[in-house]
Amino acid sequence: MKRKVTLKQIAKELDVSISTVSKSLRDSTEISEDTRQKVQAFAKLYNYKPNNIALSLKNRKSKNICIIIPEIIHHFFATVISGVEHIANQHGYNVLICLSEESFDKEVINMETLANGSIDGFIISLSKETQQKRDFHHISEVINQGMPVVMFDRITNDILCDKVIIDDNLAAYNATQFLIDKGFKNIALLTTVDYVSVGKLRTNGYIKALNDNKITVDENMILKIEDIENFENDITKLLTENTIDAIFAVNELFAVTAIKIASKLGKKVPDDISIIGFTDGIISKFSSPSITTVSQNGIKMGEKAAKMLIERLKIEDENEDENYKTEVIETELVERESTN
Amino acid sequence: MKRKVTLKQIAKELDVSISTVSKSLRDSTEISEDTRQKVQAFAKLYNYKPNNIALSLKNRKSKNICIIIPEIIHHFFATVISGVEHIANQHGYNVLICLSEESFDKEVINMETLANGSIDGFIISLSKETQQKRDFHHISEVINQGMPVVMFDRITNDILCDKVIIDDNLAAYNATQFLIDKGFKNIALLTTVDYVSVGKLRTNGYIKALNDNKITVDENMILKIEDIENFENDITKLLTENTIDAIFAVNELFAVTAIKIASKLGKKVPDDISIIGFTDGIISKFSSPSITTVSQNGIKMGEKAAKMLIERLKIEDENEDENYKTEVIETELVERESTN
DNA sequence: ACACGTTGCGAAAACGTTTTCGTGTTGAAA
DNA sequence: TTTCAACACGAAAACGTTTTCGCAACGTGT
Repeated sequence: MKRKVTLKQIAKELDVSISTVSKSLRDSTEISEDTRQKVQAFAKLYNYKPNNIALSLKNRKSKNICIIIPEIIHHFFATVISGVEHIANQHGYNVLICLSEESFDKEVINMETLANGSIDGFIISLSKETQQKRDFHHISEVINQGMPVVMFDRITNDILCDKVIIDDNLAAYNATQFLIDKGFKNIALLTTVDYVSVGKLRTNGYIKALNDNKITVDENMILKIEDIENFENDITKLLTENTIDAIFAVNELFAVTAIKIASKLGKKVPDDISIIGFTDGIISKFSSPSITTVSQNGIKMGEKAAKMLIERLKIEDENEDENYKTEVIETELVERESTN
Repeated sequence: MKRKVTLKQIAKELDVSISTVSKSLRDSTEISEDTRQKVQAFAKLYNYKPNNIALSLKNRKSKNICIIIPEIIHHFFATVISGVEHIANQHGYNVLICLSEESFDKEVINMETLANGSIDGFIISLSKETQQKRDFHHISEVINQGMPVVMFDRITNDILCDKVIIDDNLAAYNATQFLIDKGFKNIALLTTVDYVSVGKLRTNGYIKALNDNKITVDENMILKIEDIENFENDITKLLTENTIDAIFAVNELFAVTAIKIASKLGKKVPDDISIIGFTDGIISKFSSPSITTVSQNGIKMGEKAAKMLIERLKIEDENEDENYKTEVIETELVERESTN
């Protein structure tokens, strides 16, 4: 077990100064051809690699970025990470992940512990709790310290920074319109509680589409689900107490559950009920019937967010002034078997 | 935009030495009550937090660990990360993720760039390419440098280190036996090519179960899938050219695809064909019919791997000698609708 | 022989900590 | 008044780099 070799050790062995070793390895013209080759050969032999931490301290940048997400087991977030990692790697950055588990406190702790030199910037999608509390001091704090932050998907307008989103409102509008165009008029909505930003926006899109088509919005047809663990009964009730010929669900889980419950109630999808979901993940693809869904390109979102962050880190060096952007990633309706 | 305050700045402001500031903040008895309170108040006011990088350099440990996995979009790996992150956080470690994307080169590069101080240890599941090449020099190298490595799931016996696995062989055996006990004799196997360690082991378990029950192993009933993108035709062929009353698939994807193809061919699951999968992920749960599967507890694996790594990092400080362990996480057969 | 430019290298500072050791000041004991 | 411990603090080294600056030694041109 040989410890990693340092400049100091090389210098000692070769009986030269640390400066000479460092310069030789960096091909400085100050050093004679002879010494340079000698040092380089020795360094190669002992497999010298500069210590990243020392470099970080000297350069005051870690070449690490951190992505904070609510849950990694959600396919969408996994794809975002994948996109972030891809771009980060291309630019020599490593990616730290932090899971807030939808908890405000974890989000705060994560940011505070990492904002002290460990990383150069954040990419974050807000936890539910944070969105509910509307407390973003931890974020504005790190921004104030000069650390760039890029928010994606679950964002807030209370903070000024770069953002990457989809047009949730429009995507929901289009999905609903798609159902209306098919001739459906009794369209139910399975959505989240309002404080989840994307849920709210998608709800708005649904309502606008109905309004634009002069279809009365029936509150009984809108189910706002709070308890993620236990909502089968609510859906069953919704499906039995209303005449419904189509459903728009704001995520995969709601969509697939609706399908299962409809089947149980003897209603066939898509023959009796058409269903559209949101987020084109594993479930939509492999469910039977497979689910028509609004595709939300996680990879692209991740890539874009990483690009924006890295760009920001670059111009920061050159001290240019801030000019925050919000990028909108296009969505796409992927038609599958759950609509006809 | 105020930069983070340092000990030096506090010292200057308060007209004391850096040492005094540091000691005051760490509640050293060397410092008078007066000075201590003065310093602490000032530090609090300016929200002083020690710089992690400087600490890392001083302590020669980063409090970061890295997990290298082939793909993050596989639900199983996402759950493992979740487990790792959970334990790591508890012990004050941050988690870096690296995706090898099943590429040997990416695996090597990731390890080499991070092994220079950035992290204290690795948790890794081998890429397919690495398993195929059987080239593990990058791993033995970091181990030689004194950096602990824990391998999980896709491991190799060529490297001595801590490992976390499931008993793939036994789990496959039990799954097959489960089908046999149901009275099925024509059991097909959907598996991977042999160089994927877990695929090979699961294949062996299947074969052993058949042998133990005096059922002849029919090579035509074993489909080794290499091309992950395009194997529907092979499965279709398998299902049409053989009499099959049950299928054991070594992962979710194969299982759900088999169900879809069987349905297309007019065979009902589970009435005509029973199917068991492997890895209890999203697909198995939400597929229709939901899939009976061997549950491979990713969270537990991740937690165990993280615990082993952190334990190793502790005893390393005390210079105890190595005594590598391989932990086996139990699996469980989760019965759902695809078998009867 | 003298001035001067070039070459090749080392010393030291800096990044931000922690910790060991040394030292001046105080008060009490003798 | 002298002696010595306790107290309170500062200087400096260390972690591993990079980079600026200074300085010898040498060769060249007068």
